[in-house]
Amino acid sequence: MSKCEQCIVRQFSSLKALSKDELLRMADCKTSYTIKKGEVIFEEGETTHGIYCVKDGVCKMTKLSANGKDQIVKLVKPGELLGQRSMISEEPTNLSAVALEDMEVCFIPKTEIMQFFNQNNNFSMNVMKTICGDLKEADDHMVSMAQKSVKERLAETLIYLEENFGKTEDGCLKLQLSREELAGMIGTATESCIRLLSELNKAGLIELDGKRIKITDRNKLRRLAD
Amino acid sequence: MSKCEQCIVRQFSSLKALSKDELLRMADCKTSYTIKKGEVIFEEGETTHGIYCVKDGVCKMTKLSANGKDQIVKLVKPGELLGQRSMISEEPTNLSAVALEDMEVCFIPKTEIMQFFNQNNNFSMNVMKTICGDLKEADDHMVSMAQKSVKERLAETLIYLEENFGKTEDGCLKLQLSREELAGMIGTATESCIRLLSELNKAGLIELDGKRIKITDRNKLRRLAD
DNA sequence: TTTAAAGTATGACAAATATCATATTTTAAT
DNA sequence: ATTAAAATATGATATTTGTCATACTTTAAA
Repeated sequence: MSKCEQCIVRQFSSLKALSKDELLRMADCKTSYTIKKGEVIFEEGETTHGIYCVKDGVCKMTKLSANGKDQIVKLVKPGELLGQRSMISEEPTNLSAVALEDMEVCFIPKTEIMQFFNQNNNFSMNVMKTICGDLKEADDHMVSMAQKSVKERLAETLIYLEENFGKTEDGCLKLQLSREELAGMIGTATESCIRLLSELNKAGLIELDGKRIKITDRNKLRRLAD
Repeated sequence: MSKCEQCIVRQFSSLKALSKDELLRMADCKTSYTIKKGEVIFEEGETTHGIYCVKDGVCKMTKLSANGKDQIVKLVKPGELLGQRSMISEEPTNLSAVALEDMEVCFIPKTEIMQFFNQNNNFSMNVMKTICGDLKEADDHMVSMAQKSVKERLAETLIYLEENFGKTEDGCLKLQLSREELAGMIGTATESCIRLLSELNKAGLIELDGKRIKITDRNKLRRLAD
């Protein structure tokens, strides 16, 4: 069992407010998991009894829509916490979490987190701020979905992916999503997504090499995204 | 200055967790406002220094999109709190709040709320749960925007308006929105919204009488909304 | 290594939605 | 009560997006 005290990703989440003592206690009751790419961490409708701290790897949070398509609501990266919302609301999750890469996560049981809430006001405020940030993003995202065209949303998403998940040495997006997943992020049909990628490619804003995507004219792409 | 202790709407918000003492303190430092229909409570980008408790009347939370249209992100009714997110995040608001009816609201300064956070864990948990609820709604709403057709969203919205804001004795939606506002809720052009309302009218699912809308076949409408 | 399956790409077409024009009705100001 | 402005309604048309068909390419399993 590894020590939470020495875990780097802790610095990036609400957990940074925990004291040495609290970290020791947490290390004692946490469970570490390795999750393979494509595996499910939890599924829409499940009741979670704690939260997951993402140590390594990226996962997608999805919701199955009435027409059978998976909408990707959010991507979660190392340092972030998973499942806070449903734990706090004491409701089943409204989203599924699926690994996009091999992952390492730690599960911290609800009882423990609740004790932190009671003892450590700093921690509570951090969690609250994180959720408020998520809410702001969700609202903004909603407005994009409602008011922007598919092409604008695609441009926006490509820039988001580069800014938040970086690029390889040769300038391609580090996080490789399938066309279907990319379509699921921008909320469109897979074919439409593919077609618009081709269009951006022909217009010289991006370059395509199989699954690999490289942004070649960031300014034009950003202007397109509004 | 009216007493918070005796205010009925308190029961419906996080404020229900406050003690008699805390309520007395709050009554002392709060400011009551009367806001006329159409007036702005706060505007996107403003920094708020507290939260508003809605005592009477409904308001819309909107965000101006890049194409110049106002998207209605959320409606807020009596008993709910306004501006919590931005106060907690310590960021300017991302949404404007505009009265849809004459309103009565009380402003409670941030310093006071922060004391409650520190003293009263129950209150903190209530606020957290409220924000988590908002987050869930925002996610669900986002998926609707991304995956449903305009007609489905219109049907969904009409049902939402009836369920959450009630109907008059003659069965019409109590909350009267302009076509433009309704379009702003479902994220479409005003003309498209009007056209689809006519279509639902002709199909016998609703009845139109000027601004007044009456749902006549709830089941069909609900099936349409998915 | 071969082969089936999955993923990517593109055309043809249909459906949904936006935009522009214009008429009608309602609302509010004088 | 009259009138201008705003809101509602509807047609014509353009644009966007989805769907279905099919071909090509990559991936992974046998």
